[in-house]
Amino acid sequence: MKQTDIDHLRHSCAHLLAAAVLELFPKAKNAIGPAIENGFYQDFDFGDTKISEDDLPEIEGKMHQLLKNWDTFEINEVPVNQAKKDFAKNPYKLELVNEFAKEGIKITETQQGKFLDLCKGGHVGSPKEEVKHFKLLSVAGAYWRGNEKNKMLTRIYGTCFPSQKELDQYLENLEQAKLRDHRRLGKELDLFVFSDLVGSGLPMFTPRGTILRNELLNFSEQLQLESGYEKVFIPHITKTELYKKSGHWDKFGSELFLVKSQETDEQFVLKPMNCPHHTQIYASRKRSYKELPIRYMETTVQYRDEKPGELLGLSRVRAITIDDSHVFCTPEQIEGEFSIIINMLRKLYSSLNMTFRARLSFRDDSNKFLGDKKHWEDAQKTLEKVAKNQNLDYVIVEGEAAFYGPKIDILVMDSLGRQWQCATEQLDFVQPARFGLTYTDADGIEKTPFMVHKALLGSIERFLSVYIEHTAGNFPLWLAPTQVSIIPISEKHNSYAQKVEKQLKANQVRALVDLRNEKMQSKIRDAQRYKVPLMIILGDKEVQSETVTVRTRSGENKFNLKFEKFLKDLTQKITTKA
RNA sequence: GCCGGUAUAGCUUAGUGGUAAAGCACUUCAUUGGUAAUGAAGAGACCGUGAGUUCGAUCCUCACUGCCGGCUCCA
Repeated sequence: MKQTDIDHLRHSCAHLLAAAVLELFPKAKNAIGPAIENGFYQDFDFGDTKISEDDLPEIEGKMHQLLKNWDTFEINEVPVNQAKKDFAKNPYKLELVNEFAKEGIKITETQQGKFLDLCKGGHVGSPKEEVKHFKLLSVAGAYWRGNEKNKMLTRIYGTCFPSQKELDQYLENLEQAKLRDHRRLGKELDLFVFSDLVGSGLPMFTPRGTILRNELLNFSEQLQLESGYEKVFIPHITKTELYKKSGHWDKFGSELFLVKSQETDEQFVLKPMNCPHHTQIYASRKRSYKELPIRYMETTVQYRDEKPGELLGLSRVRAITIDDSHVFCTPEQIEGEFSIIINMLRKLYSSLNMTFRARLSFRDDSNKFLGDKKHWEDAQKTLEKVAKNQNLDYVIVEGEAAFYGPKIDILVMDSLGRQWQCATEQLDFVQPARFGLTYTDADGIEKTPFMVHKALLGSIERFLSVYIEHTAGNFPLWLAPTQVSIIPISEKHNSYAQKVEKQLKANQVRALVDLRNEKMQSKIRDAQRYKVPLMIILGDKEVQSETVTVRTRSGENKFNLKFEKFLKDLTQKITTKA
């Protein structure tokens, strides 16, 4: 089935939903009901009546009942006056009718039984036969036309498929996605926590979660060090003047956390980004073209005050750790610097078993973009050249650029086929000028350097939310918080097990011996629950022959491996991130 | 911020206008085992916070806070 046909099916179902609701709630007024990515929704003004998800089964029942008499979808063109009369009691439809009349758009209606709706068409031929396989999913608030100045309507989400099988499959996928929800796994695998005393959007990482974080961040730092980046360090607060000069003060507005000094009159802010600080390291002395490119990197936390309703697990937080960097370079070096970054991205994401696409975010003609237009055009050409030469799978989107320059956003694909923006690589010719950064070129003239902002993982919190769901918590060996769980079969084997643990730890393997007074089966179960990649089972045979029996988390066994050989293979796998 | 939902032990949940129950986790004892839960006992909760209604509130009402589903998709 083509996507347009599925959209027609879902849009038809939205009509059916509207009809059912109006039958059950005569005072309700329906607004719009389009097909969306995985289903449809229909907005209603219920007046004073409150409805909740408990009402959905009844509405579904009514839908099935009405559907029996829905033979066709007829679309009739009507004069403006007729439409105004028909929808006199529905301010939302009326607003649309008036708009269409103004713009000279033909007005069409569709009627099913006593249910009359304003509609531009796009339905199935025989609703009675085709719209059978639907399910209402949730109730939510939504502003009329998505504008928070408008009235809040009640939105009912649902989905509809050509067959029951596809519907069931979709509902099953929703369940699966819930099971691998990073908030749930974060708790189950003991990775991160929140505290009401600390505040919302401020995750704290447990020892296990911190290992995961640090392994990822160390990998990112390692790639950068190999590519000629140098570590720097900056404090997390600054006087507001820094951002007034950079242009961020107006841009960020209420997202900035303010910090007031009690000793002086000075007003500070928690840094919402790191570039202005880094420019001040560059600005600390005169620079020669011979020094460029200068590449500062720092994994550091920045703070942004999101609207409370927008915080979500690790995906939207208020303390954001970025594997950030800023390269100061000449115009001729831009292309090379971007290529270096693309190479790092390749290494990083292929090690994580993820693919990515690029979105070249360019400017449009609006006036929110600062700086010289010629600069922009040159820069955008350079970025596209890099994307082509690097064989990136890319699209160009106009209007998505940062205010200071165009960027390459990296969209990572996860195992459920979803796309997430993680990394971003940005060119900036505004801030160096604003901060008066210069270098003396070969011809003795002082020039303004370009600045390249980059993050490989982006926000580690956000990346972890994606990666936890991507892997469902089955982290590869090199990332697993516990890499090896050592399970002695009985207490007779404890001392050998402890010896094995000691040797593994001496080789930087994250091994943990389970000496609890539990049966082996129970210990295996717990190791499985924490998704530990390898379990070592030790009994009489292993003790006697100085071997280990290895069970993987997928349930495969290798019996009586020589310990030395096992250790060698293991450390090899870990260091190569295999 | 706005609409709706929700808040009971560390976790997952049950329950009632007369201060609460279960499983897992935890502690102790017994048990020492070959690939996803050994048995028994014990301890653990001002039922999110504040106010109101009531003789009496974990339960009803209101406010606050946290969390959950949403707030681009245009008749």
